[in-house]
Amino acid sequence: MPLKNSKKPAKKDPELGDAELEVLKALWDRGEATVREVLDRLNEKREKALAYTTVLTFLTRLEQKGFVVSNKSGLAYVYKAKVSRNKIAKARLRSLMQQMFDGAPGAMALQLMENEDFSPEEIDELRVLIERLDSRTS
Amino acid sequence: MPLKNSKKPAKKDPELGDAELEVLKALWDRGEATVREVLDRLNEKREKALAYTTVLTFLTRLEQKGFVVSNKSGLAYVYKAKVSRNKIAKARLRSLMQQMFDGAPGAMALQLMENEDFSPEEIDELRVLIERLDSRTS
DNA sequence: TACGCTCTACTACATGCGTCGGAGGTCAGG
DNA sequence: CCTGACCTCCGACGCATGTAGTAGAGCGTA
Repeated sequence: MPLKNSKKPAKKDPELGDAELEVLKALWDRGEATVREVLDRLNEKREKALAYTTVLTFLTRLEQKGFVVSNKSGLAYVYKAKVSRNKIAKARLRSLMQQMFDGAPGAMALQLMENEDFSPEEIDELRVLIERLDSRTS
Repeated sequence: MPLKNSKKPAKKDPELGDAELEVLKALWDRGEATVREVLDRLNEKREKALAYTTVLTFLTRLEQKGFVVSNKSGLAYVYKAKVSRNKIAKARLRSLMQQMFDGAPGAMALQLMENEDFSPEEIDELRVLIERLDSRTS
């Protein structure tokens, strides 16, 4: 059979790699930043420094994926996150919930509470949260 | 020993891809299974069927990564998960917690509770959990 | 015995991601 | 005007992952 092609690409929603996420975090921290600023930020936090172009690549890909926007301001481009940290956190939480807990938030919360250590303050906050949830559903 | 390379391979802990995880889930569900059984299981759940060899590949890789063990029983190999679902769930939860919540379980729990819907039963369970946590730390 | 199944081993290939290097533009200072 | 410092663009490479084809072994049955 020679060759046969009629498959459509079927665009996938873009995922965020680990390194790309780190870049996003840098943007969340600073609000806006140039490539160099992001680079410096990241390099503060790691032994092995990244190359300038590596960060450029990440930012470019993030922009293509729609996670950041840029605008040229003078010499260099300034990048800004287009999605909030909360939104990403929420999405990941939900994704993990689907993947490992059959979409049941309770199972996930349970697992979390059974395995992690909470401070008394956190416990209080949770208690308040619970009551709020309770009144909402009853 | 004359050796000049200080760069050690630095073995990475093997990660689990999404498809590999699905295979693991099939094993968790059945306890033990042959390639064909896993294949059938997976194909029940998807429109586009996987090829037999694809599943074979996954199982082989999973074994290399240490997530499953196999033993030849008669004609075909029988595979069994070596890690529990709970262990993986816990690891992922923790990883997400580090990644998105600075390692703070409370922040994660809060986010979860603010965004997801819990059933009254789940809420009760959580309440019990909270009390248990509370007595443990106080 | 030869056919047909089924199983494993090996190879392959596209895509995504982490990571850069080099080419070429621009601007400030000597 | 030349040099150096910076910046962006483009191409590239290696490895992981998802997915599969092909070859060859073992076995049951006509």
